[in-house]
Amino acid sequence: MVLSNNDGCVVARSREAKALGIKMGVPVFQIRDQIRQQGIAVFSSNYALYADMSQRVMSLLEALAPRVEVYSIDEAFLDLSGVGNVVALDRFGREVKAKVEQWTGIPVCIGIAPTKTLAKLANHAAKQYPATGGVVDLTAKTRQHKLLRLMPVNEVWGIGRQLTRKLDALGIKSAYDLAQANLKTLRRSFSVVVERTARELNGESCLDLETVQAAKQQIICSRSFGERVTDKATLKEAVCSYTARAAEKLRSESQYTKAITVFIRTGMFNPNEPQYSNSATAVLPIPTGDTRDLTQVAVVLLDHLWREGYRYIKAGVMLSDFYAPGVYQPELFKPGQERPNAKSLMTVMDTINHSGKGKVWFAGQGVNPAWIMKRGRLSPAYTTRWNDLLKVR
DNA sequence: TCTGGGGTCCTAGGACCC
DNA sequence: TCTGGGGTCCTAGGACCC
Repeated sequence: MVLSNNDGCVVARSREAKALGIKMGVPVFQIRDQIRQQGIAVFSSNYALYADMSQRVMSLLEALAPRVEVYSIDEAFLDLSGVGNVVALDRFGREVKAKVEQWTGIPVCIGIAPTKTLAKLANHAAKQYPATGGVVDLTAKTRQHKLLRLMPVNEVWGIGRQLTRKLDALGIKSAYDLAQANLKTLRRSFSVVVERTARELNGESCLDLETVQAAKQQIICSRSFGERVTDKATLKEAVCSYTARAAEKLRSESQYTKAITVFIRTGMFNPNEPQYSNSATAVLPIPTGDTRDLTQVAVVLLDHLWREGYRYIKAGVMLSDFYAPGVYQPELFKPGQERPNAKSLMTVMDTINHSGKGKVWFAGQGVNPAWIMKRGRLSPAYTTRWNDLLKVR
C-alpha cells in the first residue's frame, strides 16, 4: 500500500491489501501491528515516479485516439467517434489495454459508452468484475440498463456522500433509480449538476471532452510538517518555501497573480492540545509572477497570523486572482511597477532548478529544514533520476 | 395605507472530484 | 505520539444599478 504525504494515511491499496481489510484513509499508526504481522509492503508516495509514468501512458493514448482529455494523473477520456466503423469498440478497447500494458507495464481498465458518466460507470464495472477482462463496452442500451440496476447510486460520478444520503431519503438507491428520476424534481431539490448526471446516465451527453487544459484559477501549496513547529523563524522558512513553490507553479502556467493567502494551523486530532487556525490574504498592487514580491507579502501576513505557544502542524500558501500576460489594466494615477528584469531572473532560476544540475533558492527558505515532511519508505525514482535506474541482473 | 421589474457582481458555504 | 494535498462548480443572499 501507498501512504499520503508525511507517511500519514493509507491512500492506495493493492488488491491483496484490500483483501486483508485495510481501509482507505486509515492512519498508519493505527494498523502498525497488522502491517508487521501480515508483512504488508508499505511505500511513501513517489510523485516524480507517478507523474512520469502517467505522462508515458497519456502520450501513448494520444497516439492511439484522435482526441484525448487527460482528466487526472491516472484517468483519461478518449473520443471514439467513428472508430466503431472500423473496428468493434470492445476489440479496440482490448487492443488499447494490451498496448498500454506492454509498453509501460501499467495495467488499465477501459469503459466505453456514449457519455462520460456512463463511461466512468463502465470503467468501474471493468475494474470490479475480473470476468470482463478489464474492458466493458456499454454502447448497447440493454447493457446500460443492466449495469445501472446493478450499481448503487453512490458509485455514480458526481454523487458523493451527502447526495447519496439525500437521494436515499427520496428512495433513489441505484444508478437506475437516478436515471429514472424526474429531471425537474432533481433540478429543484438539488442542482443543475445532479440533473446533468441523470441525463448522462440516460445516454444524453452533457459534458464535453475538454482536450485543452483550462487555465488554473488558484494554486495552493500546503504541507504538514514532519515534526511540530513551535518557533516563528522555522514557520517562516516553511511559508517562504511554499510561496516559492506556488510561484514556480504559477510561472509554469504563464500566469500572474494579484492575491496571496497564507494559512497556519495546529493539529486538530488532539482535543487536549490548544488549537489555533487562521488565514490572511493580501492584494498586490499589480499582478506578479516574481517570488520576491510574493515572499515579501507572505512574511508580513505570517506576522499577523503568528501566535506564540502553539504547536503548528501545517502551513499553506494560496495564490488567486490570475491574469494572463499583458491583460491587466493598471491604475491611472498610481501605476505599479514591475521590478526590472523580474521575468528574466525568474526564468533563470526555474531553468537552473529544472536542469538537474543543482538548485538555487531564497535565503528565507532556510537550509536543511527540520520541518520537512517524512517520507521514510520512498521507492526509487526509477525513471527520472540516473542513480535510481532499475538494475536488471 | 398603499411600494415594480429586471438586471449584475461578489462572497461564503456546500458539494463534488482526483 | 503518530491522522494528505490540490482543485472545480453551483447556489443563495446581499449589495448595487437603472
